[in-house]
Amino acid sequence: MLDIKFIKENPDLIREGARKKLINFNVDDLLAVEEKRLAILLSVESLRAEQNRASDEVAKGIDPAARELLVSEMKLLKEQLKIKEDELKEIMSSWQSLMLQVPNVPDMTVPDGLSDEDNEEVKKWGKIPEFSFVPKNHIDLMQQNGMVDFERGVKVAGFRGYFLKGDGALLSFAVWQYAQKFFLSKGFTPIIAPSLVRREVFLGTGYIPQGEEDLYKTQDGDFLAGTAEVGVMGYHMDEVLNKEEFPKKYLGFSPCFRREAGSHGKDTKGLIRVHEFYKWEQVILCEASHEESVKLHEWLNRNTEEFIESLGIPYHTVANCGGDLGLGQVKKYDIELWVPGENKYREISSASYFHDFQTRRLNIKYKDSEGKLRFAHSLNSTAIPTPRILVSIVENFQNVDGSITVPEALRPFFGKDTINNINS
RNA sequence: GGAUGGGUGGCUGAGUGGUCUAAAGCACUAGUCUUGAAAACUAGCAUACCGCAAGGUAUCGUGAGUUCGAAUCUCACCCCAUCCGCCA
Repeated sequence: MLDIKFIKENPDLIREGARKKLINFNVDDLLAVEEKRLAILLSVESLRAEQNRASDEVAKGIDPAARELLVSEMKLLKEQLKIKEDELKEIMSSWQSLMLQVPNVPDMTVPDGLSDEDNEEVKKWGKIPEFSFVPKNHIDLMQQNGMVDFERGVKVAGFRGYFLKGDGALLSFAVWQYAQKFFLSKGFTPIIAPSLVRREVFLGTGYIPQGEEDLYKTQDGDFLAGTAEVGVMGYHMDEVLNKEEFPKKYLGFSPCFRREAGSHGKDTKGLIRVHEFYKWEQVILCEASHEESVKLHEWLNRNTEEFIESLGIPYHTVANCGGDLGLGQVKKYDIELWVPGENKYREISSASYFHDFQTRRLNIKYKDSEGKLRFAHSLNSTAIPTPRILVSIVENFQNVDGSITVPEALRPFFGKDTINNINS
């Protein structure tokens, strides 16, 4: 949600932002509703003022005849007021629904484009491995090494179901533990966040109403979060934070659930796209400064790049184009890792900042140096998800015999140099 | 699932139909005093919207209702706490 004042002063920015993000939103509709809202508000308020004045008279004690006259006048006024209040209620409900749809303004540096195909590569790292043999995909590699069981996964969990087992399970734990150590050294507070979260928090983070169909919903009306960002952002909902603690940096861990409602037929095999996974997520709340948001956004993304570099996996980073940005995002970077089995880069991480889009909805404030309450800024970025990261690990480090060399950084946590269960 | 009690400003918390313009305390800000600090004292101190301003309006969990007038009464819903039951 944006500030209505900002919208009124900068309708062109909103218009241009919506165009860039390919979001169908007509700012003129909102401005017309706003104008009407203020006019009705004015008449409601003046009627109420009159009512309050009369009410004071009655309370002070006037002679019975005057009192009776006043009361009967107020009865009439009450009817007028009721009509105006109903008008106000009606206009407010369309106002609010429009306000929830206003897209945040993308940064100038966001490239134009329609879809993820138009994202702009801003960095490329690592040497794409050249195999002297035909490389296998992660499905074959992991099945052969007893790391995953898709058949039973589907039997138990349905479409996109999987079990990680043996070295697959152990490799996951190794990734989490290494990531924990790596990211905590950057000064984050680790936090294990709930995935089962109330509707309110999803509204606040901007996943609802627009993205509701991609969420699992419980019979109690709660939803399952697709990222720890939701729970961690909810942590400070309705709070006034101490700005001395800024930036507040959380490393959140949670199971993640996604219906993948719009992804039928995409990545139907393997571990790239699953309904249930786990993720370490970086979340930051900071003071309301564009420069600070930009600085921290770069930092967050760089953290994940460094982590990937430490594993030795080739990647590139893209600046997401306007059409690939969510409603609330100002700018986003995706990091994509090399997947030899598909001969292309696949997304592993996504780093975005929102200015006060989320905090305004979540009511997360702080007192600035002038003592004025302001909405904080928020940012988040994937630290590392499992099992998707396993795809790139096993495919990039596979050997001719189907064994997998464990990246050096993971060995202390995994306990072995090689995964080789092919003949066992 | 059953029972009971609650939801008031940054925090604690008083307030059962009209000077509520929401008490009081804490915290915070400024000042006095002090070498400096603390303490004490004095003053200030919720947010949003409309308005050039004077000022006006709203907000006591949310929504609806009763009333000339609602933090206060009624109804529905949401949330929290405690006890009982069940449970890793």
